[in-house]
Amino acid sequence: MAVRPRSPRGEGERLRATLLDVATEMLAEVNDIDRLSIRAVTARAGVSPSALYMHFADKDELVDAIKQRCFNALREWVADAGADAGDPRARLFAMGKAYLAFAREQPGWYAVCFQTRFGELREDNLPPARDTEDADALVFLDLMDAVGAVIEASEEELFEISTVIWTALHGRASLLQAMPVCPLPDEDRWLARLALVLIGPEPGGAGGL
Amino acid sequence: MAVRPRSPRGEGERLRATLLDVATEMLAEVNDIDRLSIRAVTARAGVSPSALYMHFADKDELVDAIKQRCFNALREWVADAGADAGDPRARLFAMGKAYLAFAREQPGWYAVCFQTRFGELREDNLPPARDTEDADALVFLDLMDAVGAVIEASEEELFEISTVIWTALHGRASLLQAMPVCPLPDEDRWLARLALVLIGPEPGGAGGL
DNA sequence: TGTACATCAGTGAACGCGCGTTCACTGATGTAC
DNA sequence: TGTACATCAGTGAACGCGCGTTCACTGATGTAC
Repeated sequence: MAVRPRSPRGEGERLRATLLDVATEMLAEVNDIDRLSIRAVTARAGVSPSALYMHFADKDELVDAIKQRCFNALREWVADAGADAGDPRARLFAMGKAYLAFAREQPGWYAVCFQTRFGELREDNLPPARDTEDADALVFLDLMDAVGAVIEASEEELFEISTVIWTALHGRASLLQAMPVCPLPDEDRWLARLALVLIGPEPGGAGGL
Repeated sequence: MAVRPRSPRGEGERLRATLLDVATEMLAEVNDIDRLSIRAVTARAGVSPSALYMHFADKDELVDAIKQRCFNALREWVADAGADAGDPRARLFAMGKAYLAFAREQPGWYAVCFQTRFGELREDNLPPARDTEDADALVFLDLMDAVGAVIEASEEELFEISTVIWTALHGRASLLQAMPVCPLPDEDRWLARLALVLIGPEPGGAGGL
């Protein structure tokens, strides 16, 4: 790959951004974080492998940074889709479709969000705090807000219904990635079915079914 | 590891079974198929790495065989749980719980079923054929039967509802593995919520909520 | 019954590979005196 | 104004590692004549 000109003095942080750009771009090509090597990323950035260690302590730190980026991308993707919609119900629908579209069109990014495994289990079973900065919690809170705009329900009910929606969305997205052979009904029908049973029929309609 | 006595003449297939046993056992320990190497498996089996090639063309073939085993284990696990239950509704519940329990207690086996990626997308959106031998399809058909025993519905409705249940189950299982930090309501409440909205309230009860 | 041969279930050494990481270093640029 | 020095943004060679796979082989056992 092309050699990269050295950053001017005092702007060493530029390389960090470049490396993340390159890594994210490559992840969209290979679709699997395990196939991204430090050597491949630095090579494409036009820099020696060891240069990466000026900005990341090790590979884990790089992967964590990539993961943050991908979660933010997911959140924006869904939020953008929701912003265009008129009423709350259409908005929730649009967000659901956008969630599935993100997983379908950026499988590598989606996978890195949810495929890394085995952290600590949480003790409680409560919604995430409103002031969280965890990218994954923010995605969920956006969804919960969208559900809350559609139905009247207690905070607890809202939480539970939202988790069912989220797990179903993730389940569909993940199953289609994992085993594209597996038969699932058409996305719109499936979403309509999910919505119908979870948030009730559209006033004056059959919910699209 | 201990050296394995050579199989008697004509019983070379024994090693194949041994290798699969060992590989499945190790998968339950490391929980990630990518961390299972041919060298590690053959070492634990007490055999040289090259011996594996007498029974599997390459690593992919080994992984496929492991995957079949794990799907069958999942299916049995769920079926066994369902067999003990009395009425159809309790049976469906027990199967749902068993599905989640399998994913929780055998994360490596569960993951290998659903984590391998990027086959061909199916053209249609129809239920799997009744005479299929695909392990994944059989798991789904069992579920569909259990749902069918609970509610009156057309074959098409049954299919769609079952896919929502399956995607939700897989979504919950997968999210808990991928990000144990993520908050989900208690399993029983979540299942009850899922059942309530999908198959209607228990006759004469509040569905456990 | 003896013996040559084929088959079977493996072995063991070697291959080339790409990986993450370390470490001594370089050369340009800014700063202190 | 000149020069010694510190700092910064990297380089480049090397490390040890475990991996999947190949290939020529071995030694026990069965079979044909």
